[in-house]
Amino acid sequence: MKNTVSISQENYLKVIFKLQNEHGIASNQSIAEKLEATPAAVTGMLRKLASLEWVEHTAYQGAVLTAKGQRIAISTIRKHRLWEVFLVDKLKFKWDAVHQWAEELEHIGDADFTERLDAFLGCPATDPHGDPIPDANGDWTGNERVIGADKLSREQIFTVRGVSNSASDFLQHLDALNIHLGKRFEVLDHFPFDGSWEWSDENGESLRISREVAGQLLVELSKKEK
Amino acid sequence: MKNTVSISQENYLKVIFKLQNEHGIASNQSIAEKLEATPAAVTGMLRKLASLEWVEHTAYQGAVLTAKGQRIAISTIRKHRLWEVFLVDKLKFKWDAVHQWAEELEHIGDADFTERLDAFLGCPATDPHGDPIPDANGDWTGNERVIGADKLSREQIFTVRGVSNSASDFLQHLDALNIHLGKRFEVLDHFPFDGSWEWSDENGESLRISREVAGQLLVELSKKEK
DNA sequence: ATAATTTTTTAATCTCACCTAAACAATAAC
DNA sequence: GTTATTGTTTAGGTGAGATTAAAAAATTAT
Repeated sequence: MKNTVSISQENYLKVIFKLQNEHGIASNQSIAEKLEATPAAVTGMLRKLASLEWVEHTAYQGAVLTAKGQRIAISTIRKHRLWEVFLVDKLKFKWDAVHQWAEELEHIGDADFTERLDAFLGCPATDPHGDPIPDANGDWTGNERVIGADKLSREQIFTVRGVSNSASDFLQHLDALNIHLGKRFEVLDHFPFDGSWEWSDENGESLRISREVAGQLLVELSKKEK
Repeated sequence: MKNTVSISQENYLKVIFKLQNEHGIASNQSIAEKLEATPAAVTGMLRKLASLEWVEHTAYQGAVLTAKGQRIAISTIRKHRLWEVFLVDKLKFKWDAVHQWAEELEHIGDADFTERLDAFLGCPATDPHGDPIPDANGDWTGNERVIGADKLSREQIFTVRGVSNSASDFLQHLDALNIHLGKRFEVLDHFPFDGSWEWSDENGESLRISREVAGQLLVELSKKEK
């Protein structure tokens, strides 16, 4: 008997997964916000997910995924991120335009389908925003060398590896600044007054970065250049 | 105000489109069969589609698409067939395994998305079963030179161009016979007793084809070879 | 500790798309 | 031209997933 997951259920599991990774537990309200539903709707769905043994729900506390629920959530995230790679690499969408379509595509396909998609895309390690793609077993290669760009200090050389915010306006702003994944910079200066930065790119062009931008950029430190 | 189409509605429009092309009008019952629903469900949905002005529904008669409804139906068919090409060409699915996934994928993407997919696939003219893919304007290049393989006569040389039945068991049988789109044959003989045929392929290998197979194969006549 | 506020749950309804069973048309048979 | 058959519609109901509004529990403030 094949336990089938509805689209709505998959969305709940995905959101609970992300929330519990941030806060240990997913509160009713935080789930409701992310899904743009009412708390009452969340209570009802949590009841159902609990009966399916995909979450453990403690009344008035919140929800935590079971091992089964986590498997489903990770698989959905894997599909989402693979489709994002498809949309950017193959269909030439800009990176700020892929989320809405990936939200729909992530519900399509079984394990075989997903592995074919993965192979076709060349088994990418990250999606277009730098987020790691879980492998077929649900394991992550969480890149521990990646830190927030607001944690840098002068003269450090680093490579942009991801964003912690994939909202369109932020991504478009990065495009305007000509900042993209894989680009290397050096920290020239930091200004505590407003938290802004001065960086230089590989051509020696310098640019100013606001606190807001640095705070949502994920970077990897490089060895000093000779 | 964006008139949004539900998945269920798209499926109805697609089925009505195909039925009305065969019989001029789509009867309640024929729609119900194709969608594996009850006639009562069809009545209800036709009412809604009529109120949206996508079909014209005459009680006890049947349904016919309006121009708007036809546009939606053709767009859905276009997406379905493009996704089938993707699944076979890119994800390496066999041609008998793509329908179920395409049924889900066909509901995803807007006009821009579809044109990107089309471009990525190289603007294919037909899907993996030989069915023509409507262009972005909804126009078909209905291949009038294609006829049923049961209409052939002795010594004619022809190329397999499509199938009029995409059921898995039929497609797998064709694979077993090593018959695929684009392959050329010559009619050696026809046996009225059971309606079967003897053909030869380009290597001179002869093979026997049942009435059932010939009746569902679409072929294009070639000029006689010198 | 009690009051005020926030969060969660319950209760009652809504919409969508489906179902079954019965009533009603249209078609075909005699 | 009644009668039988087939096809369609109505009527009433179900289940999933949502809603609003009110009740209950938890948290925070005084």
